Amino acid sequence: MVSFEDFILGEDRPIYLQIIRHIKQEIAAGAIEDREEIPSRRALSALLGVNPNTIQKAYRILEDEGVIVSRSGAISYTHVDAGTVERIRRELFAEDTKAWVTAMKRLGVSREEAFVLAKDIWEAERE
Amino acid sequence: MVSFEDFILGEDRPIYLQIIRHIKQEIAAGAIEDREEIPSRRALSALLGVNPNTIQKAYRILEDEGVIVSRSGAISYTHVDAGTVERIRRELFAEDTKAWVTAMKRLGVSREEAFVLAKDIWEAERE
DNA sequence: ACAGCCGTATCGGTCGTATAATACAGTTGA
DNA sequence: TCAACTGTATTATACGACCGATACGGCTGT
Repeated sequence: MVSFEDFILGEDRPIYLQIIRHIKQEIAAGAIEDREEIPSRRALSALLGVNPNTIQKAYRILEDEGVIVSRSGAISYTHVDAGTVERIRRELFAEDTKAWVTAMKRLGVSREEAFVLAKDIWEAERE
Repeated sequence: MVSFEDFILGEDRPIYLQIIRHIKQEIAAGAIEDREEIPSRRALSALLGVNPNTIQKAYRILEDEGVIVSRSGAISYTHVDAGTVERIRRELFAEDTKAWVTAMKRLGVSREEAFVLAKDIWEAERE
């Protein structure tokens, strides 16, 4: 069963994108395997306090990408091919890191400085 | 004169936030000093191809934060105190890096792995 | 079989973002 | 002085994201 335990709504991105992102992150991290149940639209809607339609929008896109499988009436499952994990992992890593590197360069921060300070933040967030 | 040369609209964040971000980045990078002119609402509107009201919204917020000064009728100027550069620099750095570190941890990437791959991306983007 | 879930679909409404057109008063420079 | 800019404000319109409610048919366990 796919978990949404430490998932919190935030940032200024649309909710449905945050949900898609969360599912992909869990897959990339290996926390979600093939043929695992994901929460129903209504259940996740109640858990997160958002509208069922918003969940449906996220799930619909994930289904179009082949990440989950839905059968009308039955609960939805994940569909993780061999290699999918590594593919998504690389996709998300490159996406995030490119954005970070670009931002750092625009701030005029050197690589050494960025890495030193990033290390501090990495260690600090161990709560 | 504050430049918007290599500024491009993108991402999925509101335009006015992207503009605010750009100004702050330029200040953090030291590319913008105190008492520098910033493009008029109409001029930047035409340059970026967005509505003047959208520019006004961004400028209004920047003025509330004390980053720019506007006098009705005259052109607007930046207002960069001693220490403002370092303040904004730290603010943006912490914001971006926290987001990146959080994303990396959720992907299940170790610090060593993240830094090694990030270094590759950092060096690769030297075009 | 049948109650209780499930996915799916549709309607109407709110809110934030962004657009479009227009207006007016203050400044600035030739 | 005065034209051409400036900041500021108003009104109306549009669209996507999200909410709330409701509905219908398909699956599933008891």
